[in-house]
Amino acid sequence: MRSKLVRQDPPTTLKELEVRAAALAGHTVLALADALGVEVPRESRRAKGFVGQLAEAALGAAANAGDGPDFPALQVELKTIPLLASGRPRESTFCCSIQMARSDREEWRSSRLRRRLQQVLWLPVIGGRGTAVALRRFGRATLWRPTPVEEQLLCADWEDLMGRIAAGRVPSAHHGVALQVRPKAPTRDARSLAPGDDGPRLTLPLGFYLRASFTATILRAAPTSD
DNA sequence: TCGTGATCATCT
DNA sequence: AGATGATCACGA
Repeated sequence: MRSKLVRQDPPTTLKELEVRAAALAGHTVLALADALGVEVPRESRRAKGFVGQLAEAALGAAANAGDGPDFPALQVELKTIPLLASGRPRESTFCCSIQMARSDREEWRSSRLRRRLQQVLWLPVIGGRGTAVALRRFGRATLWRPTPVEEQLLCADWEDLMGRIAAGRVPSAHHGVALQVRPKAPTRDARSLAPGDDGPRLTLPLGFYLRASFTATILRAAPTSD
């Protein structure tokens, strides 16, 4: 008889959310999984996204947020971020999928990406690939809102990248300073509709990711790094 | 199928 | 080692 994942009630204030997140610091993924009544996947390959979903349940994120913030009442997005012991992000951070077909009609101000990055609660998960997922530990969470300079940087990248997509010139992961565009699909064979030289054409679905160099800067500037 | 949650596997 | 392209799990 396998137990079921226990999801907390949503926090009603930002303070409450921050207090809950702070309480996770120092604890292992295994400890939290035990508390919520779930097993940690044995193979790390099959644990992609597991810690993020565990943290969502623990903090009371909306179960079916879909294309919306994890905490709708607070307008906050939760993101776990894998860190090396040195404090460096191990990976880029997935932000959202790209609506390829309407890339030529979107604007930064009303974009999905900007909406999702308005307010982010970063929850570090410390441990390299040599550390079993279960034994990685949560760090100190930090609430982030883009500074005007950061937002300008994101906006410039977004316009460049979306512009290329709209022009039928799909950018590779080499483009972008803070942002990058990478595949976001079940397999390399997946296809979605996007603008092309001669009308709509099928291309690999893409997503926006924040470069590790950018998130490193964010976390370094955070007031919680002690 | 598309969205979320991300990390894996491999190349440079 | 760091970055890029590919992949895994799950829900509506």
